[in-house]
Amino acid sequence: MKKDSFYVTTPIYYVNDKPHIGHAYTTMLADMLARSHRLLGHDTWFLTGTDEHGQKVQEAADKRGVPPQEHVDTMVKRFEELWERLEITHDDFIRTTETRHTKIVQEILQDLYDRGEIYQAEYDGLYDVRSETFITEKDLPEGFSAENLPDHVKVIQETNYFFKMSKYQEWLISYIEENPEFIQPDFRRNETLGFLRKDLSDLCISRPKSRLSWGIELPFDDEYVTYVWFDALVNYISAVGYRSDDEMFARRWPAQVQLIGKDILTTHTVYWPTMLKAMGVAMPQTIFAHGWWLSGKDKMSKSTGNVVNPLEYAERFGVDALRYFLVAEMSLGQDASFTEEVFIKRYNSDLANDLGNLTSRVLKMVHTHCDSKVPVASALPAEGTPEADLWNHVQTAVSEMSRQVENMRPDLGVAAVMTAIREANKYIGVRAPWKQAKDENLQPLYETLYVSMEALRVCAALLYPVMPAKMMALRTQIGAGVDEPNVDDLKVFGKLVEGASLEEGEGLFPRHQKPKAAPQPKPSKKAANVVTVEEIAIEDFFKAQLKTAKVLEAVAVEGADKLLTLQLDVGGEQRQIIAGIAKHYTPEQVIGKMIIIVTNLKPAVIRGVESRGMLLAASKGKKLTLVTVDAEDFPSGAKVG
RNA sequence: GGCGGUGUAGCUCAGUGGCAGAGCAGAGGAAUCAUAAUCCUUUUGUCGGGGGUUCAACUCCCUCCACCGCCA
Repeated sequence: MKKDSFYVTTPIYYVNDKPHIGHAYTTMLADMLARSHRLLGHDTWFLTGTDEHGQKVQEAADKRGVPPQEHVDTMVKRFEELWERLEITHDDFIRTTETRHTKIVQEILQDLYDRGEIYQAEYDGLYDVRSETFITEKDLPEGFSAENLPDHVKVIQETNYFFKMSKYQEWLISYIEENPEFIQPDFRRNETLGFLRKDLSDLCISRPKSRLSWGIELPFDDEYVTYVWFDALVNYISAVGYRSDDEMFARRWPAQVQLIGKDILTTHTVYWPTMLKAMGVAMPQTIFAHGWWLSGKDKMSKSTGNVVNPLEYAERFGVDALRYFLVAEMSLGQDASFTEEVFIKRYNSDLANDLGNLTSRVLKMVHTHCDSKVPVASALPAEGTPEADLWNHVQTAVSEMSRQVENMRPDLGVAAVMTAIREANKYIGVRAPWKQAKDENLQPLYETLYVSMEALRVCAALLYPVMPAKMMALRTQIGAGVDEPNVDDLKVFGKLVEGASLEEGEGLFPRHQKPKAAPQPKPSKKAANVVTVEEIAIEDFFKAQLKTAKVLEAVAVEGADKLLTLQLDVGGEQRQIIAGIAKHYTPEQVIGKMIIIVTNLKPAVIRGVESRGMLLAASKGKKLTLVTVDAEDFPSGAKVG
């Protein structure tokens, strides 16, 4: 193991996606890890980038009427700009359309082909256009069959190229079992082993150009391009000199940490290791799958509109506060909840009350009583004094932070620093410098303030990887200089130069008020939801035609555990709708109810059954109740609004 | 349906075969340097239910319930 070298990667993001909190989180986390290792003096390399090939890019480019390359050149800027805004310090940004990447992908393919690791075979079966993957009948959505395919699945018969992934199955199982740190957290490791219990098939790594032309051409057959995942995964090594710069490759690879979201586990823990094995390249030390940010308790999704926009928080509270929240709030690996209420609570208690206020009270006294200069103090007092106790707490934070970064629990590292900061607040209470300031002998006051500033200095260095700009501002305010902190900063007492002049600075973390009832009266306090709800005009509302409807019949949709098919009477007209309420209502419970439906919704086929309309229901978390009509014997077909 | 996980204070979560914990929230008090911030004290627990092993179980075993993940 190369001890002092640290190479961290994020997935390369699909260039067509709109950057969201998930992208921001992974990248920010990698940045925090990279900055932490730089702080510890390790030879650090941080790679991120974009995945730019594939069907969706081609389609989007066609739609805009521009060549795919021009399209991705435009799209990639959104990621580059976001990383700049979020203070991301990647050392390299790789794009899969760059020659340095495509050339290596082709070399790898040729090599594997020459060595018989890739072979040609007939494929006869189903292909999912949307995910660009081959599927079996079992993979079809419920309600569909080989005779009744969804639009995005086609029957194809064609020749393709396959990578002999299956022959590495036994090896991979042993490798994962023998290297517990290879896949983390351990429950993801178990999942991968579970996946590997059934037979692994070979991986189709080609797509005929007739269907998809926007990709890397196979070097041994110009009728085909490379399957996107085979192309994309290679970025982790093509960017650090594989087959192009042996010295750099030896220095960087294997990566210490490859961060991924839990949604791309299999590609990274099955495809990627077997590819590396076939190439004869070493495995990365750790593939770490983190969880997702939830909006309250619900999954964020575009359709419900409860997506947190990282930039909005960066604007309102500052980039560093956002970075702090993301690191401090998520137990790495688990899912975590992102709400405005929790964000403000955490911001106020940790950043404003503890750290910000500590800085403010110390510096105010320094400016008032020490002529805006770093006070003159003696060496650190002996063990047993409050000063030594405080310094010990700070040193505990130092060791905890590096230990927890190593353990992939940066949230616990940050928590250790907050403990030290609370100790500093207690220390000030013990020494009561406002009383010391009234004594004739001001030396004790100077000692108190100096020790407090030293504690702040180290804590600022520890939190620098999380909040670079704010912690630099803090360091400047206490006279720690304008250079980035380094290892010396962490362990040595007395780095602040006595007598150095200090400038008064802005408050670091102004307190935020809890979200109050907005000036515009809102219908309800949806404190648990960070969605900003767009206001609509009355005519928008009336675009949806709502009517009462009586439930005549209800039956469960076969093969779907959430759906009921309802036959409704809407003012004499009979209508069929599919409703996702089977987990909350039995068919018997809904028959006879007078519900409210949207009648002019575009008809949809759900699980092979037509649905003409949508019913209204109130839901919160896992609870759900139908919206019904208050009056008994109210006629169906009545307009609602 | 198969495999795995989780269940601890109002909330988020630590934790260990030997006296149930932290942060936030709540209550009371001190202090007045500071961003209405800080500090001290403090309430609440069938440790998901039931059974078993043990001198001793929140911890180990069995079982049931609830929720979650992966696979099907």
